Amino acid sequence: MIKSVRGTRDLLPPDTAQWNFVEAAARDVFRTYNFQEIRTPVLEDLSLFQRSVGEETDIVSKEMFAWQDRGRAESEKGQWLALRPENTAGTVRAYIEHKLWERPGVQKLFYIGPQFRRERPQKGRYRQFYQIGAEAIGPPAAGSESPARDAEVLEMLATLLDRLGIQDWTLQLNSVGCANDRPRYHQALRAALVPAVAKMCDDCQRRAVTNPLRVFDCKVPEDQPIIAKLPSIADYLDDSCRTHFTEVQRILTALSVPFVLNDRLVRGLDYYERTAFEFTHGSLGAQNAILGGGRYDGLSETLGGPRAPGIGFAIGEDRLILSLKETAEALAKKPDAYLAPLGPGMNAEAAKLARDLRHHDLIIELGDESFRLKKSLETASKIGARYVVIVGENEVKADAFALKKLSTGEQVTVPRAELAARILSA
RNA sequence: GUGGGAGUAGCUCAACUGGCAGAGCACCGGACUGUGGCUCCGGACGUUGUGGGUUCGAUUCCCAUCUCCCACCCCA
Repeated sequence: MIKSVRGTRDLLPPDTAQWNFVEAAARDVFRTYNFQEIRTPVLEDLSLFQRSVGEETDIVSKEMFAWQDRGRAESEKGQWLALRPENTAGTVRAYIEHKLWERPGVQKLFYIGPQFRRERPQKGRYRQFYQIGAEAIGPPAAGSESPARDAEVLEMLATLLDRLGIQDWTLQLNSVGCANDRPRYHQALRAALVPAVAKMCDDCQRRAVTNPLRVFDCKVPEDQPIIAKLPSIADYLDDSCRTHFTEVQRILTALSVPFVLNDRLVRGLDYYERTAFEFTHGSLGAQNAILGGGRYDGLSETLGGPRAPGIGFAIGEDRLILSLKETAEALAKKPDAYLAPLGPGMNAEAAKLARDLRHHDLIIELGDESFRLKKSLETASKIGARYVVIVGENEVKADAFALKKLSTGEQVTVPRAELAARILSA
């Protein structure tokens, strides 16, 4: 048997009802913040991710699906392609390619789609996974650099999570500084680690060399006192970064969006500057981040575009659904009525009636004239239909149909013209 | 990529130290030819993840491999 490949999966009904519920809520919330949809290719030039996400990040260095395409001639080699591991790079690429900075104001774009990372699968982690994300990007003169944009995006996310009925989320907020601050901070961090590192766990000893910021991810209790004394990025922010960060917090407070400052929050993509954030949820085990994002003021220039500061986020839709309260069963739509054609020639009559009822936006399932009535009723209640309409010779002659409500067993005869209204009313 | 756990019917799981692969739920049919849910009767259900090995005999023991789960790494 051929199975779905590792880390990928089929989403089946009724589970797909949850996905539609989440996506519809996201579209609806984004709409009121004037975000519009962008769809970028799943396939991009490999160098896009090398230059934006960063060569040294895990995502690019070991988690990408990438290969060299064939050239035009048989012998010729083609370009290096990659399945997108995230969608910010593609969005900014499109921003540059189509000169979206010529459009008025800040571009506010959202996307919903599959992303690909070649990681070891786990709960809440798949090789093909789905992100719902948004980016607010534009020329500085349009206000793209303003802390108001950061706050707007964060408040929008809080609104979406509340709308989805997801409680107990925590917004973790940090500023990771800009190109001015980071070298100074890294230096200080390394210096502080030198005397301490020998006493720390094996992982930390390795991290201290390869990526000192990752020391903050350590969960070993014995290391925590050491980690607590390490320098904070907050003390190394320059004036403009500090002012920006303070203002973001001030607006969030005015909006009553709760957040916790976490100066240990570091994000793994190279392009993040200044504001960095995560929304976490307790119910997810090790993969507790349901969404993450931040500001990327230099990304456009890195990719050869004009200065175009921006802020964005990506929601892990798979993880969001894991923390959803509504069950798939409850969200799935059930038929309003099951039509039971009874006897020869009744399929055509039932088909006509079904069409008319569907034009009233009713969900109709059709039986078959060969079924015994008992079987039709059985099937109707198994699939969760609210009503059964019996379409037999008597009914057609009288132009009035037996309408049975399955929950009560109550049955009445209803003229054809009143049938839709009758089903809609209850 | 590293360490650990698990794969048996559509689902949840049994099967003793190696001895005929089972149950519940679900599915299909009948009892009941135009009235479901309850009940009763019957039916179909399997390459025991896959491939090899040991054995008279393997779901069981061994090796390899695949997939999922947990943790790490990292991230959504």
